Amino acid sequence: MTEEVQRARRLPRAVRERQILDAAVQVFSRYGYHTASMDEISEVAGVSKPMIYTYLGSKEDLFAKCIRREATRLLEAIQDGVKPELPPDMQLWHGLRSFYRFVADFRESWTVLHRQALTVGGEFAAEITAMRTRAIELVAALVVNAGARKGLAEQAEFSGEGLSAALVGAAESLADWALDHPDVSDGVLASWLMNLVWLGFNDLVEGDVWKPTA
Amino acid sequence: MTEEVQRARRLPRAVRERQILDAAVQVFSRYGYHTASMDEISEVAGVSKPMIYTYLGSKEDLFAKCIRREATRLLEAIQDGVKPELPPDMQLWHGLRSFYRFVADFRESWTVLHRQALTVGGEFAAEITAMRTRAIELVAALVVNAGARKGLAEQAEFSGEGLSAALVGAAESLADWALDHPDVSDGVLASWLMNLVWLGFNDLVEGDVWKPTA
Amino acid sequence: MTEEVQRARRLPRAVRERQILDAAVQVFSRYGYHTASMDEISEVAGVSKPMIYTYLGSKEDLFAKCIRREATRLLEAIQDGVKPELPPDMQLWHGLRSFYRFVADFRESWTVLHRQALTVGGEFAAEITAMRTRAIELVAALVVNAGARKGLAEQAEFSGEGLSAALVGAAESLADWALDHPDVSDGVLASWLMNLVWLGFNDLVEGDVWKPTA
Amino acid sequence: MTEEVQRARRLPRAVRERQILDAAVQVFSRYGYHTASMDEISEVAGVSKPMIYTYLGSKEDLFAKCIRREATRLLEAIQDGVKPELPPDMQLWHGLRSFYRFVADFRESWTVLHRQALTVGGEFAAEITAMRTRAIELVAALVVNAGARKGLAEQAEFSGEGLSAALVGAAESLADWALDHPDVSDGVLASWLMNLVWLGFNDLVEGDVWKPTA
DNA sequence: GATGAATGAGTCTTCATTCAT
DNA sequence: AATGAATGAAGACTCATTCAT
Repeated sequence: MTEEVQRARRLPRAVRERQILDAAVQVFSRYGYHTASMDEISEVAGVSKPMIYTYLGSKEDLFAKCIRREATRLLEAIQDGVKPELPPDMQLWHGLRSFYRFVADFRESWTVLHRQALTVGGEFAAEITAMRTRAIELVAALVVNAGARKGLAEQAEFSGEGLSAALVGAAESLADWALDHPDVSDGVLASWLMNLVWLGFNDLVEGDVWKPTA
Repeated sequence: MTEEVQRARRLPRAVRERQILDAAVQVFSRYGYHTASMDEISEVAGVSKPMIYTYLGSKEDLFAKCIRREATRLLEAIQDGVKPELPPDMQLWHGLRSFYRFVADFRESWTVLHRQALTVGGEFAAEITAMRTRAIELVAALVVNAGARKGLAEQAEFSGEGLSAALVGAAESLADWALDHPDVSDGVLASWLMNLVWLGFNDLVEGDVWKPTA
Repeated sequence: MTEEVQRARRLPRAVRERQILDAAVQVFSRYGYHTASMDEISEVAGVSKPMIYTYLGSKEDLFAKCIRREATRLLEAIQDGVKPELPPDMQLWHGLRSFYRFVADFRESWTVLHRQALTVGGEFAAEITAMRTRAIELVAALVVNAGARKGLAEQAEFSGEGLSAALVGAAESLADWALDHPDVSDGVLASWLMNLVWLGFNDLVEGDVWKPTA
Repeated sequence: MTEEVQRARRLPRAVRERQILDAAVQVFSRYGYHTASMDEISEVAGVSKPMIYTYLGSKEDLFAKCIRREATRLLEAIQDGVKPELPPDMQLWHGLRSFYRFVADFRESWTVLHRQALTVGGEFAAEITAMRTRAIELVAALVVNAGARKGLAEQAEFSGEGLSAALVGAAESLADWALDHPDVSDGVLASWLMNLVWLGFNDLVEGDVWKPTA
């Protein structure tokens, strides 16, 4: 037998689980939860269907495990990028860079998280929402809290929760856009968003742009 | 036969089509494209399945027609709200108000457009993207063009297309948030977004808030 | 198209349901609940599988409906045979004759009821037990009550419930035996059982009980 | 390694086989042949699945071996109880007592033999029938032969084989009933059955037969 | 114009069984 | 001797879609 085949046989469980999850993320990201078939996942994984069920459970279980693994990866990637010793705007910028780098490096992970996780409904939506919330808290705490400290919370023109939702939406939407424009670097993407949310259009129009300082 | 039954029978085609589309939007918005069943749509519409196929084609056709009808409605609602004689920021604010009013008034339309249209993939994604593009062009032209006129287009810190995508994402995300907070008026939602994109966090933190002037 | 095919197409629901139940009883009786496949039932019924699910529900539902229909048939057959104006022993004899006639005429019904219903467990066992109980009450009331009236209930040598169970078991077991001996008439079968249990009961009723002597 | 683990490893084949058979009887009796899974049996036995196949063959083989072992046990238990020096009725009574004691002591054995063996069909049915036959011959020979000697075999009202079948059925059915009434002793159960069938046979042997009168 | 009746095709899931170590 | 790893085969169930009336 060739070494190739040797390598693929009788692997320890942990390795197989990773293989399967990798294949599942790939297939789910391409076809979406409903259209994806366990048959295709097993083919891509190079593993028979029963293994999937033995190791990872039902299709829904499998999807949940994909979502959780990729979400954890994403959050860790962002957290690793943030540098707490820097001023708030730079922290935000670094966080965003990490985010866009992750999206570029792991398109499929991002697609599964952003696009496909919504299509199942119910339990997953809740999980995804929780992650979005954690994400926004992680990244936007800097900004929103800054505002809150100044008593903005009382003004109708301001709402931490609402603005957070908007900010996350903006970042995600730009990430999608970036998927079709791979030539734009993560630093630039992060800068655009900074200019939008940090300075606002008004300042932009005045020629006042935000730039990273460190 | 009673008049009740009479009314349900032998209706002109246009009326039947509307009935069916209404039911389809309702069911698609609740369950999503894949989980929705033609059986349920026909039940909700009070029409047998063969009628649906005769009048509106396959499930995919039906979904496409839902998307198109609701997208048209949304765009018209926004366009009706914009007042070209006002200054750019007020135009933007009015456009956003109309948008949020529409989302509140026609939850199902919005849900189908925003959430469910993504789950099908391929052909629909393109169509939806086209509509988002039209939307962003319609609403954000004001801002972007203003910036462009000042030569911002040449700076790496600025990208009309990218920022537009971000802006639309922010507006959509806030719309979703608003679905769970029906007590927040469309005017307030629009103001929040104005403060985010028009002034930026920086000005906000300085206590400088944007307010509608007309 | 031939008339044969004509007859098989577009039948009203009630007719199809009967066809399917007939086929199901046949297949279940031959293979048992677990080994029987919906595919085979649909083939035997001359109907596609979806029809079965549409009309009669899941495999378990289908089986339950078989059991209930056949049980009802059996009980009715027995009830029709009993002649209340006759003395108790003759009533019992006629009831048994009807029972054995039914078993001979509808082997499959009997097989499903007696053999296969036990194999599913849980819900069905209860239902079958209820029917056995009704059966024994129906047929053996004559005998047992006769005994009870004479104060037998107080004796350890007697137990209405236990003896009823034994009697039913005897009748069923003889029915199974009869399936392999179709030449023995229902009248003879009934007589055998009468001689086994009636003479026994008769002595019992007279207060003549058997007791161990060593 | 601990002694505990030591004890579980490298056991002589005979011991392993017994372990497995014990587990199999337990699982088969609880779930029935089809619903029982080899996985569960191997778990209960504390042995890996390949061992089962190596030692005892396929699922069907395993089941057959269960049946045979338990049937042998049952027959031996009954035989041990019978005392050939006593008169026929007492022999019968002792045999029945042994039977009911076995059923009470080894519920699972009895359940597998009586309930589950029927659900497989074909080959097993034959085997079980053979055992029932041996059982009836063993226990009822006394009675039936007594009758046969008196020339009863020629009468339509009598049939050794048929009555035997009925008698076995009665005994089995009462055994099932006894499973739900553990407070009734084996002696009482045996007495009930004696009263049902012995007094009946007794009259039969005396030539006193019941005949329909109308 | 309108529909009850009917199905082909495909999906998830399970289980007995066997390698390779 | 013993087992974790692996799968072929099969079964229940569903759904978009179309006749025949």
